Amino acid sequence: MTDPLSGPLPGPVLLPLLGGPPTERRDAARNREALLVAAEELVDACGVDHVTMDAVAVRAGVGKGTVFRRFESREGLMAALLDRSETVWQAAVISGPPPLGPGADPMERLLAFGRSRLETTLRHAELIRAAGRAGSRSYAAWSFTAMHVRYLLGELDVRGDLPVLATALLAPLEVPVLEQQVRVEGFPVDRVLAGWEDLARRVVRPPDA
Amino acid sequence: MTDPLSGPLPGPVLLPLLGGPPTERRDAARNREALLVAAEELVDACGVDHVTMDAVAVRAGVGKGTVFRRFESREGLMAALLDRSETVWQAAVISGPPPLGPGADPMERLLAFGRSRLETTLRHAELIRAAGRAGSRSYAAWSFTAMHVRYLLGELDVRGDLPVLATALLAPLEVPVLEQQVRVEGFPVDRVLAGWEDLARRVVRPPDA
DNA sequence: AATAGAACCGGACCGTGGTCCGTTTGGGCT
DNA sequence: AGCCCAAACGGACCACGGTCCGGTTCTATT
Repeated sequence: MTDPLSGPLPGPVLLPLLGGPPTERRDAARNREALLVAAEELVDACGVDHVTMDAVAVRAGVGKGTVFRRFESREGLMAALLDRSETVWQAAVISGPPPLGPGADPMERLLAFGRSRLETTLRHAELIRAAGRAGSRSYAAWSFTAMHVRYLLGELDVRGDLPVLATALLAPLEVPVLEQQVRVEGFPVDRVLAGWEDLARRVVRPPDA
Repeated sequence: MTDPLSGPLPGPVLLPLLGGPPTERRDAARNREALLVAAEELVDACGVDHVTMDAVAVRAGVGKGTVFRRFESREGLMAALLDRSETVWQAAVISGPPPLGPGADPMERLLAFGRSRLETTLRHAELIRAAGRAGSRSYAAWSFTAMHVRYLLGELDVRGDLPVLATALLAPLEVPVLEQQVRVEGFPVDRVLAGWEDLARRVVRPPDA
């Protein structure tokens, strides 16, 4: 604990450098990280829905209560896990290379967005399902995608109720819909994607003047 | 039990009149019905997700094991409950009065379908959520709506991958999407509906010749 | 450095969904 | 009517998500 390397520092950094809730105690932060790591390991060892909260707690070396203190619920924990990848994906959209990131023309970006979102959703399907309406879905991730699509539609001079239209474009990329098509009906992913691109073009196409 | 009224009959009806699994024992049928009724009563007494399987069993006067034998799981029970209303709705679509039922022109039918589906989904949102992927969602109800929309799109001379396009039209009417817009974002139902109708028109509109 | 108090920790505890298996019941057959 | 077995029953039992509260550890203050 009295590590000579960190000793010279004037103790804890008092400055509330970046916002967030007042401060987080150091042990709390450590435990949060340990839990996240433990959960991640267990997830890709046993599969998402064979991971029990107890197991996560044990592997992280903390009590069960701690898990629930930090992440509210099982859904909350999964949502936290999800946020990690979601965040890097969002970064790619905001400032990554075209055509997903800025630089390409809006229609290209929209199509790239659809493809990327579809793949990402399918890859994390289990996790997303397990996260339920908590965390990511509840306004964090959803509202990001909605805003982005709405912006692109605006750039493309689409007329109409943009927020609602954007939602309509996002809806077919949700887990239950995708799984219905891919897992149950057995449609190839490419076919579903092509369908979505067709949809996008129909939505964007200007009204016959 | 030796009821004189049923006595005269030549015992049980041997003919496998209508298919289904071989036969269902009479007590089994009685219990199924009792459970359904009990569940229904409890649902609109306490609200869907305050209903426990134990409570249903007790109220129906059977053991818990029986509930699970008949309905697999909690989701299964809820799905069974859902199927009742879903069935009468399907009947309205197939053979009810226009514009929902046959008789009106396809575009009117499509718009009527959207409105009706949206209202129904919103009304049964809790139940649908509780039913999860079991029963109704898993192929029973979904495939019906998909087929219907696909048929209407065909009548409207829409070109493209009709099954996928139909799915895309259905997706914004799913519970999570609807709730996001109505409950979270606070959009009025009319606005969401108008947005869907706009979407439908954009999908149907023929490619600029 | 010592103190006070807030935040955190941990694991016993509870309710509910789901399983199991010994027992009962229904109904075709003789 | 009586027999027999498959099917159905029922409730004890288990696992897991979630809560609670007494004890511990950190941080701000003097």
